Amino acid sequence: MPARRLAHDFFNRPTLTVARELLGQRLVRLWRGQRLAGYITETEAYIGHDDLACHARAGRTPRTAVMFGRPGLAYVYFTYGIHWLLNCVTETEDFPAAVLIRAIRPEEGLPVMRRHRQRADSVLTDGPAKLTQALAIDGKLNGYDLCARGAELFIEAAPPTPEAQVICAPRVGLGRTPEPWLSQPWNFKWKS
DNA sequence: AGGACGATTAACT
DNA sequence: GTTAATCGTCCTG
Repeated sequence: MPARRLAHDFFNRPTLTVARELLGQRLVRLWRGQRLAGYITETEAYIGHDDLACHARAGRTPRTAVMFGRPGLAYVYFTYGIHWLLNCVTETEDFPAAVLIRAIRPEEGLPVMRRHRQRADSVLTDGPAKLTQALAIDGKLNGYDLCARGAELFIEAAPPTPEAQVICAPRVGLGRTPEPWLSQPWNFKWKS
């Protein structure tokens, strides 16, 4: 019996709740008939037009349109001229928010991941652009429905992560973002 | 039309 | 600790 996949109602909740509860869930990518998968170990919340670190601070643009869409969509964007980053859209339609998947612990399909990234296993998927490279996720998946039947990118339910295992911290890489947004503890990660 | 900069990474010194 | 890579997006004029 296959594992249950997270559905729209999981994502249609406050973004901080979704970011926290995504820890320990299993990100799965079906790629050329193979399962590439791992446990989510770090997430980050970006919440609405008031959040000056959130892309949607500038309102609805061609780039941010997906964040205004249905909860459970993938928001995949290109940055630094090189990298793709994966987010899950959250909250009700027309409210722009998402959770960035910053790291996973690889569990399935390691030979393929190693082929996509010629790097040691310890650094295969421990960054937001590393995991997209390992799992063959790019802009073609922007707007993709993670909850659709037959999806090739989705999240499987796994046991919840106990509170004692979770570290809360400020978000990473925000640069010149003003306070208070710079210091909001909206990054969640597995301890150890 | 031009420029600054970015939810990063890897390779330097 | 510093910096190049590399280009889409947004802001200014």
